[in-house]
Amino acid sequence: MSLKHGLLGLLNYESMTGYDLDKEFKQTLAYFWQAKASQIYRELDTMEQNGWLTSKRVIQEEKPNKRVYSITEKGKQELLNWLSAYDPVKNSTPFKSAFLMRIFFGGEISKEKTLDLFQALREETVTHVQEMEKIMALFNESDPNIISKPNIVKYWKLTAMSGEMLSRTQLEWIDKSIALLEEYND
Amino acid sequence: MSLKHGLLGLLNYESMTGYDLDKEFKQTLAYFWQAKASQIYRELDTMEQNGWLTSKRVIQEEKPNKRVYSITEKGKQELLNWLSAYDPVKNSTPFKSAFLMRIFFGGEISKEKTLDLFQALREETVTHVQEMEKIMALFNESDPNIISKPNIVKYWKLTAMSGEMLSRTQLEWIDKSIALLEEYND
DNA sequence: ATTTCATATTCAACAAGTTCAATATAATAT
DNA sequence: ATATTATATTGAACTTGTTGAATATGAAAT
Repeated sequence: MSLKHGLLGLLNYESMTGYDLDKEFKQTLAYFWQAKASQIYRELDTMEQNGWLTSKRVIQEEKPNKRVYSITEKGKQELLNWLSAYDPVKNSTPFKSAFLMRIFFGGEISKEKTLDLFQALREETVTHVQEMEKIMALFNESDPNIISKPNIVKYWKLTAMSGEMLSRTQLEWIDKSIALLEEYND
Repeated sequence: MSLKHGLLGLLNYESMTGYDLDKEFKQTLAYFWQAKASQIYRELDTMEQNGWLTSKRVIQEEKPNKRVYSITEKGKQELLNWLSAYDPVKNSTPFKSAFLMRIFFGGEISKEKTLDLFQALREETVTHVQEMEKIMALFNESDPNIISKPNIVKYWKLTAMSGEMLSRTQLEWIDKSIALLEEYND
């Protein structure tokens, strides 16, 4: 359900095409939500049918024609309701990790193979920490890409802080795990 | 893809029914993977068709009859391949959070409403930290429910450690965010 | 000249996951 | 007596998300 509301949130800042929304998602929301372009276009279609959006075809000469989506009053209401109506049971996103699943059953393969998995994740996590730093830097720029209301950017920074803290903890866990595994004499 | 491998992993410890697997998931793997009973039964069916499992109907008198699943040689091979073949790009589970999505767009609602969201998440997170402690306690028991090979339990503890560390960090982030929000004068 | 990149969207098949209800038995608790 | 809990499974409709290809245009780079 959140992809729809993420799109509503961005379109509430300003009208955009599916292509723009795809880019915005990759730039700013990618840390906590991802979607393929094909899914975004499909959702936009559904949302327009719901009356949350209207769209206009814009003819371009130097580039392919495009369809610009705008949020409606109904869409704004939907967004505001969703933003404040948090139900822990119904609305939380379940945490899933195929990596932890592999580690859970790590006793079935050699210690060396498990260490290889941890090393691969470590590299990925280091990259992720750097990406979070980039996002934080983007939010700290004086003139951010979408809009520059300082009040709005404050909230963006809270989410980036979550990403930074969690990825740093993830790295700590990896290093502790590697150290513990190396101690084991199996 | 991981639900199938989680089921394989548990059936590799011992043969079980779908009902047992559902309970095991809730007890031990729930922190990093969740599945509805109906999905588990459907996956078991598919896995049997793949030749990863065999099943036997067991007639009971005091309880309803049941179907006990056992892992095959082919299933064991599939499990071992999956456990060591980690591809960061293809096999990592994307992190998604509807909560962070709400906070990202928090500038659209009042500070008070956002603080309410944080308080609700705080309570949930405190419960989650306690649940992780319970899981760790279960793994520390001398005679765990499924199997008591010490080598296996070591890996279980690594995953529980991840849960403990991440949920503690989550709590830290919530408290920092609440403090920051209360400072804001908007 | 040709490839690659950026723009811009659509579609179809598939896989994964949720919701919810239905069915059935027996023990236990109020 | 009645309700609840635990055992045990099935099925259908629906939503969500992935994969991958197809189409089209123009600019920039090699």
